[in-house]
Amino acid sequence: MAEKTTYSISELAKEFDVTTRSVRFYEDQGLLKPARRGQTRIFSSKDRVRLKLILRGKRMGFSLAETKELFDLWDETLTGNEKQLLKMLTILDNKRAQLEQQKNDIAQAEMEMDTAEARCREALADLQKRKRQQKGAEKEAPEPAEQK
Amino acid sequence: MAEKTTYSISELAKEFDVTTRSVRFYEDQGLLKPARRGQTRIFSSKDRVRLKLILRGKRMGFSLAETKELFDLWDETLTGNEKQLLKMLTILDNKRAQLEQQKNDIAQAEMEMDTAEARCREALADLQKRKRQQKGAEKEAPEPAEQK
DNA sequence: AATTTACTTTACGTTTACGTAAACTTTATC
DNA sequence: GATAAAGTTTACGTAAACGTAAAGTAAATT
Repeated sequence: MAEKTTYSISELAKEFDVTTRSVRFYEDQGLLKPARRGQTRIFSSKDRVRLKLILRGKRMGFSLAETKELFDLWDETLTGNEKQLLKMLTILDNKRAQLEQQKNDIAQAEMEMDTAEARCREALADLQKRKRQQKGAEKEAPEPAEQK
Repeated sequence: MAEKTTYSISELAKEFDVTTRSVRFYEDQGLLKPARRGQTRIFSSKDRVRLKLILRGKRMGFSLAETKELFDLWDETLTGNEKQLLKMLTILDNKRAQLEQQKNDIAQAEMEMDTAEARCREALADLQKRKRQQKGAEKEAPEPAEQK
């Protein structure tokens, strides 16, 4: 038994660096379904996984609604009628296309950042050069008399 | 002269499949700065590039404010004082880290989609199998008499 | 001249993803 | 048993990114 199986709301919040408010909100929107002991929420490791997926989804630009759709779909898929399964397969295909697009976007962004960085470094080198040149000039004519 | 140099709002909107409302909103937020002929906006190819960047940013989960920050910073950088240049370099570094995170996220997502797809296909194969078995059974005992 | 078409500003409405405060209960600690 | 700590619900507030009229202008077409 290496894995902890239940978590409090603040444990999860701390682990993933979100507020408890957010966690409750995700439950409200049907993305998490913690058990209860009285009023208190008790999160399972499944909930934990889902929270992780929610946050990754957000980083990838997915809305909560989109993520919920996927969760729901996957749950339905597990009940396993043929139509659901086929639907899931096509949706997986679509998501894959989305990921491809994102990979392209990232690659583009990286290239542009490369050229941006290069330009920055060039500009910096230029500045350094001018500084050195000025220092040389100062030796020829020291103290270039301030303008009053 | 291969490149068109000016665009109307609806040309851009159509090309990038956004509403004119969005384009005006981006201007409002300081992300685009089209020239004017009287009241009418005239977009340059620089504006076009920026719009492309805005939309890519959105796909990558950047807010308009974040994108604007980058635009502004880059503009300042072009004026080229040393502090700005160094700041830009560190920001580029941060963005690179963000992209790395996103690449990880995407890789994870792809793996999970692989296993998801596998499970789907397994489940489907299972269903097919049962269908065949049922057909076989029908031959042994045809018309399994409906329950009234 | 009248109409259509594209564009404009102004402004209120909407959805998403929480923040924040208030008032209350439950659980742990001294 | 008082008090602090963590949890709860309810509810109003907010920023972002537009949607959606409403009402007007300007240019091109019939």
